Amino acid sequence: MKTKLDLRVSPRTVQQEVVEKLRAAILSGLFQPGNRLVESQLCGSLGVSRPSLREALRSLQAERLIEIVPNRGPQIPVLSWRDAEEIYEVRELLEGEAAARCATLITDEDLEELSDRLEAFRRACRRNDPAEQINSATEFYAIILSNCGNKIIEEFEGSLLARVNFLRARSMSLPNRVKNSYEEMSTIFAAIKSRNAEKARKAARQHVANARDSAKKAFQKIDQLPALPKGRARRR
Amino acid sequence: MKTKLDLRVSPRTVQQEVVEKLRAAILSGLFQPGNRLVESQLCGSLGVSRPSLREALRSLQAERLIEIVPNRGPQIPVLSWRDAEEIYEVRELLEGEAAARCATLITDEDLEELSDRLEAFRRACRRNDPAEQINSATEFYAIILSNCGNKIIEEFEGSLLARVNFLRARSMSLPNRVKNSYEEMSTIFAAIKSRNAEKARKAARQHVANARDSAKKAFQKIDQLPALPKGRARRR
DNA sequence: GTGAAGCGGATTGACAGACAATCTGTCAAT
DNA sequence: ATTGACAGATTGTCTGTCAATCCGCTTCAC
Repeated sequence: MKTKLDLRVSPRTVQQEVVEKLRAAILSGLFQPGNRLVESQLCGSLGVSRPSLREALRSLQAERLIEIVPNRGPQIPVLSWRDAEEIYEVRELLEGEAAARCATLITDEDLEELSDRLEAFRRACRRNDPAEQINSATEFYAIILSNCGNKIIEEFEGSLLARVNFLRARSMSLPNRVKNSYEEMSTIFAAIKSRNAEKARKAARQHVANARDSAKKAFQKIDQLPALPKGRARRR
Repeated sequence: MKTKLDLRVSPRTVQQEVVEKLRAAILSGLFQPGNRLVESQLCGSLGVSRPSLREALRSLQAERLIEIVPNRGPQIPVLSWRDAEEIYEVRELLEGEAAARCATLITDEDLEELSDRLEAFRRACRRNDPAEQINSATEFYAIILSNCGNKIIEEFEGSLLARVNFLRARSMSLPNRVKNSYEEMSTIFAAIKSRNAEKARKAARQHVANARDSAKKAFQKIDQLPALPKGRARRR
């Protein structure tokens, strides 16, 4: 990596720590969609004051990682399938673009890195290690995104991935999804390696489209579970 | 429009009001890039307490409308041209997609609405009314975005437009930009009206690309202004 | 004059405590 | 079963306080 040894000591504030810890907790699945986050409890478990916590919650709200209903408090959003589908549609656009740009921009060094991640993913598949699969796949994309030459794409993709993270783990456990995933990632890698931008775009788009189909199946499974018992349908 | 008489009374919290007021103030250009926002001053002028204000600032920070440097406080970001260019690149992608989808999805009713906005823009051009130009152009895009069938695109576009808003006004004042803008918007409209998705995409992309070129010229002008002196005010 | 060290005001980061407004669920009355 | 009322829980907001940090200015040494 060509990270230039950033000497800047950015002072870490409590608020930042809280945001990061909560974000990690949400991504890890510790909080499920629909769960409410009670301020006083979080203050206790994080060991911070309410103002600090509330500031952190506002950040996460703006990231769409939580919803805050006035007088009701923060909770993990419950996505409809259409919500999730729209996210996959935009991911298809952005990841396609990122892969295309990456194909012309990536350094040989990072190409090597990319190859390593792909290999790590392959090993994780064979060992049937879901955590490591997600991990190495995430790093694989991260390298592509950081080499696409556009920080906005990187930023948006990060946001979208976070919002559908809970679906990724589930769809990876579908039969054949991991194997197909590996093949698709290989195709993307090959296209990037051969510096063929349009091929890379197409492969990346196809990959996201397949991921979306798997996510849909996973979603239907979840949706058939008994509906959350708390509270009646709040409409109107 | 088919607004279905939404009875919901959304309770407006102080925090939300502050976010909206500050956002409007930033978009209006009241605060310039580089300006620092001093908490105590804002508290005074908005009439709210510091915690409420700080929560609002965290929201705006997550939207990238302001930056908050630890121990230094919030300020309006200063974009490099490359920063702005990356925004235009993504806008090109997203607006192209939005226009394409809109071409197949828009209702005849909203198509009429779109036509009205275009006409309003034309009148604003002839009257040489910059405020009304920006206004009607914004509404024109808003209709396309709200008819693209994807809330994420709408959300992201809103975010991007806000970040380069300060450039839009300036590039509109460039010679011929308004006239060209009108022609490009007409082309987009014609493509949408004829339900030709790919033509609409191409026209929208070209429009953003031209806007980017104008913004670049406007940017260079700004950049040639004397840099804000850091601690120059010396007298005694 | 130049550079280093040090000082003080301004500003932010963080916390505690308090109180009102609102929501939620329960239970009695109709 | 619907309505109304009440109690507890939770959030929205404010005030006040204190420490940490930054910035510009002054002073001092060379």
